[in-house]
Amino acid sequence: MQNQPKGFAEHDHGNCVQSALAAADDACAVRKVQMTPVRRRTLEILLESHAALGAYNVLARLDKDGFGSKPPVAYRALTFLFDQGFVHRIERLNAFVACAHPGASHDPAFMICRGCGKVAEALASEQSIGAFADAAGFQIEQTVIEAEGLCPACQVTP
Amino acid sequence: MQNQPKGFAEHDHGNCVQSALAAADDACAVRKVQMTPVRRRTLEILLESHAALGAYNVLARLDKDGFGSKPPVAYRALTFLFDQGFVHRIERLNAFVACAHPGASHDPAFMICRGCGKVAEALASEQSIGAFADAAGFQIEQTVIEAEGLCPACQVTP
DNA sequence: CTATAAAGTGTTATGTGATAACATAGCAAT
DNA sequence: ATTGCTATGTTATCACATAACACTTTATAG
Repeated sequence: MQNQPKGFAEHDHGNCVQSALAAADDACAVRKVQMTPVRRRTLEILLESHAALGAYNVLARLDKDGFGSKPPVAYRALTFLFDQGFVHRIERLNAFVACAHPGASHDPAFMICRGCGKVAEALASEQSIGAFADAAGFQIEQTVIEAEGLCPACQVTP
Repeated sequence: MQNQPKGFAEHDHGNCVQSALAAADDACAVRKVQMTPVRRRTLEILLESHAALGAYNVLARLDKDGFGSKPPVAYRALTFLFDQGFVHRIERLNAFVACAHPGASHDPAFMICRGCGKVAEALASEQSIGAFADAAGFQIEQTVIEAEGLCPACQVTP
């Protein structure tokens, strides 16, 4: 597809996290929305791993960090981040993952490794989903493309 | 895509239901698995609409028909039908829909109308999902392709 | 044709994911 | 200072899903 997903590849993760946080800060400033402590910490939690985390998992960490301990605390932060395009939702897992291409609007496609739980994001191609919808006269507003399987590392050590 | 999804189109629905039930009966006979009353009724319930139904929705109807009233009753029947390929799961909706191509093994792709709730099934093309996975060396085992939007009918009367 | 195993159905109880509704706190703009 | 907006936190509840156990039915070996 268009780009190389970096979820399964080695990379400078510290920089990866910092630059994503910075990009989110910038975008919030531009859009005049607030990147508050809970929201920023929530994004940071998701960025720390490339795996998808459930809302209650995120919540536990927020609680440990002194934020609220009840579900709406996590869900509201996640919803904000989702609306701003900083995180995606993985339907298959009922979980959330930090966006790998923050800022730009795009149609994500995910590869979910059932071995290590990591999730890599790629960009869905127009043709991926558009062709059959056109045939049916269906007007697409949002797409979910998720593939589950084994990442390169987990193929050698299952 | 390869075929014309019939979910949104007019068709002989009575025949559509009967032939799907018959196909399921046949497949069960061939595979030497049991198409029991609960299972058959569950499939029938899903076939009656082309919409996806949640497990508790199905359960309520089973209960009304004199079957059990507790969640496992519905989940077990749905799991059986899913394993046999007679129904698919729509991750986006946490719901189930009858398969439009029973018998044959295939990779489904769905169009979910947010207007009328109907779900049309098409066959996912190899290229839809394979391209970016190859690039990452990811080994796909299962795919989820779901598009949400408006069907032809709901585009004119929103 | 029984004895026994296997598969199916039903239950209670509980775990997991998500949201509605209400109260409080901080801050900006009259 | 008052009003209004945004954000945070709570309680309570809903929706989705499964583990574990009891009982019945069906299949099958002897």
